[in-house]
Amino acid sequence: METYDPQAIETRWQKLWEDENAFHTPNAGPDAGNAYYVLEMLPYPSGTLHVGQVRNYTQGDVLTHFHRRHGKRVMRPMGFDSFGLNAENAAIRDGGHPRDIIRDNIKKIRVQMKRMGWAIDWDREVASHEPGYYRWTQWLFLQFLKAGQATRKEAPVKWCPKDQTVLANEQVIDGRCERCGTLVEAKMLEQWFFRYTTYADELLDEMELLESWPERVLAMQRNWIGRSEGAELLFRVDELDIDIPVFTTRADTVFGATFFVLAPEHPLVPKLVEGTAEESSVLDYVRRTAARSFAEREEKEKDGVFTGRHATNPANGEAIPIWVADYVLMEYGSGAIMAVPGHDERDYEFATKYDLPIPQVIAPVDGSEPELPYVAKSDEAKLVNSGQFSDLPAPEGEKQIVAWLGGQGRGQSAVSYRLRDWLLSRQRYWGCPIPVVHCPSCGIVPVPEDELPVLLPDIEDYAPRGKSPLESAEDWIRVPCPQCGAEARREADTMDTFVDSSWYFLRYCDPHNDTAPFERAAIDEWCPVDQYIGGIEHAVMHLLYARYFIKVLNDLGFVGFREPFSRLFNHGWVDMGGAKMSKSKGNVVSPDEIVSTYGADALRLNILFIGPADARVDWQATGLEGMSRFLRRLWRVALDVADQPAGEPSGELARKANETIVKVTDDIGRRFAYNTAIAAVMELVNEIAHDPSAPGARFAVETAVSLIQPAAPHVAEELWERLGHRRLWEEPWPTADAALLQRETFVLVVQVNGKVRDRLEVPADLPDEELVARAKESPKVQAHLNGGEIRQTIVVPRKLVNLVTA
RNA sequence: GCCGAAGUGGCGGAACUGGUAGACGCGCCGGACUCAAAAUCCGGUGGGGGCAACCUCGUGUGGGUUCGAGUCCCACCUUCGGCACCA
Repeated sequence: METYDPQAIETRWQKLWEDENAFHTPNAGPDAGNAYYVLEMLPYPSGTLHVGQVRNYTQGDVLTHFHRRHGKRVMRPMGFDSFGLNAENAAIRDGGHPRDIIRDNIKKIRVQMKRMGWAIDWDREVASHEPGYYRWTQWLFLQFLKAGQATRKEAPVKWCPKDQTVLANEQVIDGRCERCGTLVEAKMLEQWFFRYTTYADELLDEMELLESWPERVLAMQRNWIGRSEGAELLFRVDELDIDIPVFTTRADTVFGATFFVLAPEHPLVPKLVEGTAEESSVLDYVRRTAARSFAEREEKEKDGVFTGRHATNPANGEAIPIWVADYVLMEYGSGAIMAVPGHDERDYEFATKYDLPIPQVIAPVDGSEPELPYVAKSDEAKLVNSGQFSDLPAPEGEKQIVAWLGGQGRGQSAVSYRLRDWLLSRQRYWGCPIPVVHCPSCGIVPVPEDELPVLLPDIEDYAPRGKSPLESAEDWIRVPCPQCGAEARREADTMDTFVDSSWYFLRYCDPHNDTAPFERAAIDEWCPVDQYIGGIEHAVMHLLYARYFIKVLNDLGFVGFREPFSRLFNHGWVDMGGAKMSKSKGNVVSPDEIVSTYGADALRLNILFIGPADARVDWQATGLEGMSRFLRRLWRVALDVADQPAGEPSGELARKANETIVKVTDDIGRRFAYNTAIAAVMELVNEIAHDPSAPGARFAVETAVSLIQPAAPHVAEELWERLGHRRLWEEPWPTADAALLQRETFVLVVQVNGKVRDRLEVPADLPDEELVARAKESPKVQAHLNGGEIRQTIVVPRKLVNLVTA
């Protein structure tokens, strides 16, 4: 018998699919129906693929085939997130140009992807570094600018000293740069931002529109947005005739506010201390704080300095000292707080250190004496020492105090968010140029849309220096102002690559359009994405940015939906040697040798079979042997039955095959349980292999081949052909025959007092009483009944009988 | 500290809605084929007891609900992930 030769088979079918453009799904208009959009997160083309990434795309591939064979017109595109620091740093390190590095990497990865046999529509390929793509990234930026969603402002920002660029908050993990792990520093800089805080409520509330997202992703996004309800109160500084707002969630404690604290970066600090005895010590403190990294600032003991100024507590009119302290953050709330040491742990710590008064204004209702700080805020706590509000429960007290202060124009309800605006500019070379011009007289002027793209110039030296390398591209940066014609300069910063990836899934719908980023009709046909697949690492970052982008585009009328990804599946990553497999950790396993040895089908099966699709798994090369063995067994039984007459479904094997259809369909279509789907097909094949000449064997083999096709498409296609058919990838998915699923008998489990004592094969249609009678007849059961009285009988139809004596 | 997920054989895991715990695979043990090996095939494989039929214990720990709990409830332990000076 001819042996299974994965290399020959895989090469043959891959060539045929490519020649036929088999997985291209052309646009058919928004009314064509049956559209289904399967999307995996845009890969970053660093080096070559490893088996961790193979997991992601193989899962998407199974779904692609599955839905195609259910009659859907499936779009399954691929592209590359090809701007970014990785290629740029590689180029600086090894010489060469990032463009060349990226081009080579993409080429290699494309070859690898084709060798895996993934059903990708290559006609839709995009790469974010190509002018044909980033022209539209720039165009979208201009729409955001027009709409007031892109803005330039000075703000406290995070700076990575190694990468020499600012970072968005989402790109700082534990105070370190998400890319390189360097401790980030605080800087006050003027930068470009997307005002996504204006969409904070929509980003929260419209989670309800999502059909199926993992709860943990939603939790992480909620956490990240960090909405908190409270009040804004105004504290007066009489000496300077100004009011300073604070945000608080504890307006009920305002009578206990005994000092006031400003963040060191607060813009009023210099004004407050100007010309006072404290001026130099305060400014010195501000400078020292600025020099610290965020992590350092967080770890050190709280400290601060008195400004010499006082504010008036709006509740009781007392003058309270104003301090500057680094435990108050400029980027949250208003950068100033009322300090209530009796009822806040941080304020308590600070007051203790500097010997400030710590009055109690909240007490337990039960009259007990709490230890301070007492932070309870519930109906179990009531106000004390709070004037006319004393004795009110804390939540009610809060309401009344806010209303009372509101009546004097000194307070109102307010909401604050942890979320900050998305800082999008980067002081680096390899990214999308921001299409604006700085004119000395007109200010910021957008580049006219018909002049896009602003091409990224070729420059010799793009090493990071803390300002954009494009600053030194003199020919490029000097440009007449589009408005007044005066000599002006281009914006030299480039965009965060997350801007590129916030709209790529729209471009896939209309990838060759050179008059617009996309036609509305193409978007309406395919979007939102039906099934998105990617790693959890983008829970906040890409997924939040893309949601924001779509909301803005929807408000501007460019798309007709609010949420880009209806269903999200987070595949688990692959560990190797105890750590997540990744290029940067140097623990990657390449698919190339595996494909050469075992074939792509065996690798695909192994990565699907290794564990639940959403769980982290350890890479196990030993499984490849098992998968290979399974494929050889399938191959053998298929050739065995190939000369049997056409596959009539009959006998026990046909029934088993039909059960397998039900199981696999549910496992893939509803549960994303590819591992158990494969196990079910293995079971079927094992059963056939026990007696390949049994009735229904050929039908069972054809079913097994058909069901394994989404996971192992090459061998399935080859065997399908050898079984006398053609083009399995276009064949409708098998449906189970209800009549064949009927069993004539079943195994009745008999329990005595809940313990299994016997198993009886009984006719399927026996009535309950008869089942009980048979159960009682069993000698094994009688031995355990031991003549005792049966007090209760439980019958689960077609499953079990439980006889209870106790 | 807060939020989320998870703890099942030697290993990866299965058991979906409370109803046969350990499917499927790896590994291991025994056997067939072979001069031998590989490949392949057959059988076995949670612990303890028994010649055996069987018995008994067993899903992180301790309780509970139930005829029946890996699954539900309460408390706890451990691991992983997220957030954390956010006022």
